[in-house]
Amino acid sequence: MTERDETAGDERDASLHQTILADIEGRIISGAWPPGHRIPFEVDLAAAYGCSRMTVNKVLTQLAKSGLIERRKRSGSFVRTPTSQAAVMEIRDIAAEVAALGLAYGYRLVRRGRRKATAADRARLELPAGGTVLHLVCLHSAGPEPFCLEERIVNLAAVPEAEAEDFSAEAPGVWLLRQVPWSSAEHVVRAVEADGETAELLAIRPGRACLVVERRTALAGAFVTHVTLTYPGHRHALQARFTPAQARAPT
Amino acid sequence: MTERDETAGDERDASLHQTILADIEGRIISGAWPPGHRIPFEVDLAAAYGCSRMTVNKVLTQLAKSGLIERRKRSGSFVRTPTSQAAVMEIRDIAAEVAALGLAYGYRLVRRGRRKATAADRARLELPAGGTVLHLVCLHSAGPEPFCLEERIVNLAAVPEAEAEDFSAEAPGVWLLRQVPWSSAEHVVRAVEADGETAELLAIRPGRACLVVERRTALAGAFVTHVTLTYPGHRHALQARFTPAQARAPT
DNA sequence: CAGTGGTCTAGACCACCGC
DNA sequence: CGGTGGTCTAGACCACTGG
Repeated sequence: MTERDETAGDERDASLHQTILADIEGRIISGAWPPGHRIPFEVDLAAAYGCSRMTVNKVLTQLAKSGLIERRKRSGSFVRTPTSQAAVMEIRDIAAEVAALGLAYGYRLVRRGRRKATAADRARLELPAGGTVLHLVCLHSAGPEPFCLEERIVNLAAVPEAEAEDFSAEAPGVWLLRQVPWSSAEHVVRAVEADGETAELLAIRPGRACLVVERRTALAGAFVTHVTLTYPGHRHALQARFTPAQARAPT
Repeated sequence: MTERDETAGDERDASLHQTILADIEGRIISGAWPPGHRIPFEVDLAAAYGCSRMTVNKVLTQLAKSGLIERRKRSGSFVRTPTSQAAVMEIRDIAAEVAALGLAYGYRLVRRGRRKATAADRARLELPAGGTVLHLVCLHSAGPEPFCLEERIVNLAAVPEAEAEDFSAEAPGVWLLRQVPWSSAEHVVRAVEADGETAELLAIRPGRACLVVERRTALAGAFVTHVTLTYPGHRHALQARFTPAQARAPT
C-alpha cells in the first residue's frame, strides 16, 4: 500500500519532510483517509517514500501535534475526528457548549429554504454567480431560555447532500461536521444591537447588545458554509487562552 | 557559557527534549535571555547538555515554530521580541491596529492613580490581599474619532517600575511590552451596552453595543496586568483565521 | 570561505500494550 | 511476546550568508 509517485508536481524544491507532510495531509483533508483510518506504520511509510524512519517520524509527530492524527503505541496512528478548532475557539458544537454550562440543550429549526445565491451570499462564500445555497435559521436554547440564534447558508455546490436533509431534528452544524472530513475556518467577532426579529427569537429587548460570531468554513479552497451566531451579550462571552509557546505537556 | 545542572528538580521523568526545552524556555520568559539575545549555537548547546546535535536541533526548531526564537543561518538563533500573540489575535498594539486602517493614531491619558487592590482588582489579577495596583484609563483614537477605551490595572508587585511612569505620552501597553520580556495571556470577549462615562469618552450614545476585550497577562505564574478594551461595536470587529494544521510553508 | 542551521541517515534501545 | 511509537546517536552533506 501507500505507493507513491514522489515527484508529484509542484513539490520541486520542498524538503523531504514537507513533501511527505503535504502528501499525507492531502489524503486526510481530501477524505481519502477518513477519520478513524489507520495510516501505515512508520516503517512502511519510510519504505514507501524511500527514506529513513526518522524522517517519517518527524512528519507524523508534526501531524499529531497539529491535531490531524492521533498516535497510539502498539496500535498505530489514526486520522482524528476534526476537533482541533474547538480547542482554539470553543464554538464548534453548541450542544456541547450548553452541556458544559450544565443546562439542557434544545434545538429548533425556525426557517429553511433554498435560493439562488444573493449578492450577500456570494460575498460570504466567495461564490461565482448562479450558485444556489441552502438558507437556514435555527434557535439553540439552554434550559428554558434561548441561547443562540444561528443563521446559516450552505454552498450546495460543495455539499449537495445537504438538500436532502431537513434539519428539523439535527442542527446543520453537527451534520456538516460529519459530512466534511476536514476544513479550515475564518472567524469574525462583533458586537451588534439586536434587531426586531433577533430580539424576539432570543427573547430580549430590541437594541440589546449581542455578541455575533461569524464563521465561514473552507474545504480545499472552496467555502462550504457561512454561519452567523448571535448570542445575547449579557449571557455569553468567548474565552481563549494564548501562550507564546504552543501547548506542551506541562511540567 | 551555558553550563547547566541538568538535574534541576522536577524534571525527573521528562524526555531529554522536554528538559532542554523547558530550560531554554525558562531563560527566555524569565528575561535571563532578553529579546535580541543570541543563544548558544547548536553545537555548544549539545556539548553543554551532553547530547547529540540533533536533539538540540529538535528543541530549537520547536522553539522557532512556537515563535520564541528566530533562527538565522550563519548568524545563529536569537530570542524574538514577543509578537506571536499578535499573530493570533491582533490586539496587542492598538497603534499598529489603527495604522493598519490607514488612520492617524492618537493617545490620551484620562486618569491615573495608585490604589490598594480592591476586591475586583484582586480577582482580576489573582492577587493576595494587601497588594497595590496602578489604575489607568486611556483613550485611543483613530483619525478624529475615539477608537478604543482602555482601562487597565497593573500589579505593582510584579512591575514596580510602572509607578515611576506617568503614561501621559506613551500608552501603558506599549511600555509594558518593552518591560516584560515574555508573557502568556487570557482573553475574554463580550458584547456590552455602553454606560454613561464610556459612551461619553467614545462619543457614542449610551446603550450602544460595544465589543469588550479583556486580557490579563501572566509572567512566570503571576499576573502582571489586566486590561479592558472597549470598542464601539459598529466600528470594530475581531478577525481570526484558524486552520486545523498550524501554519506551514504553503504549497 | 568558514561556520551556521537544515536536513537526512542507518542504526539503536526502550516502554508500553495488544495479541 | 512481538511490534509499535518515542527517543536518541554519531555521524554526514548541503545551502546559505555574514564577516
